[in-house]
Amino acid sequence: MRFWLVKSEPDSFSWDDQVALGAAGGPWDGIRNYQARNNMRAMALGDRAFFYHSNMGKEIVGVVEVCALSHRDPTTDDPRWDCVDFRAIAALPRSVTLTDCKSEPALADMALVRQMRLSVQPVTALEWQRVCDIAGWDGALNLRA
DNA sequence: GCCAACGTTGGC
DNA sequence: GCCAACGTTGGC
Repeated sequence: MRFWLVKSEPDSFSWDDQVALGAAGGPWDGIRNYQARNNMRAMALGDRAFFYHSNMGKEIVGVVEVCALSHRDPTTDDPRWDCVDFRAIAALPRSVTLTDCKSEPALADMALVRQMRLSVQPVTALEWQRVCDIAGWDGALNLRA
């Protein structure tokens, strides 16, 4: 089980949009960056990711789960671009802002802080736990079962 | 809306 | 394979 963070501008695809897709989820398409694509290729079924609202909000608002492995991006004919599918797991009780991450020493090295423009990025287990703690979400504990 | 960071493209 | 020009992301 590995952890990730994905960014979306709520104007184009918001957390509510993700929730509306239900348990079937949907493709995380439109990614046109090699590093982001490679991260998606490295994902396994059941891996979890924070859902981050860029631009408006600038905060982590929910948790999604990989429900389909990397496959061709349906929004382009260009064979270079792949995507995984995500389904919503839970909205965080409290969202965690970019400012929160910058000011929390344990989170200051997150890719979210250090690599501003990467839209699909890895999160360490420690970072994952810390964000869940700040968010007041105990779902992370279930992972150990 | 501005602009810094940085990824991509294309000429050489 | 270098690097200048260009385009995009995303915080502010």
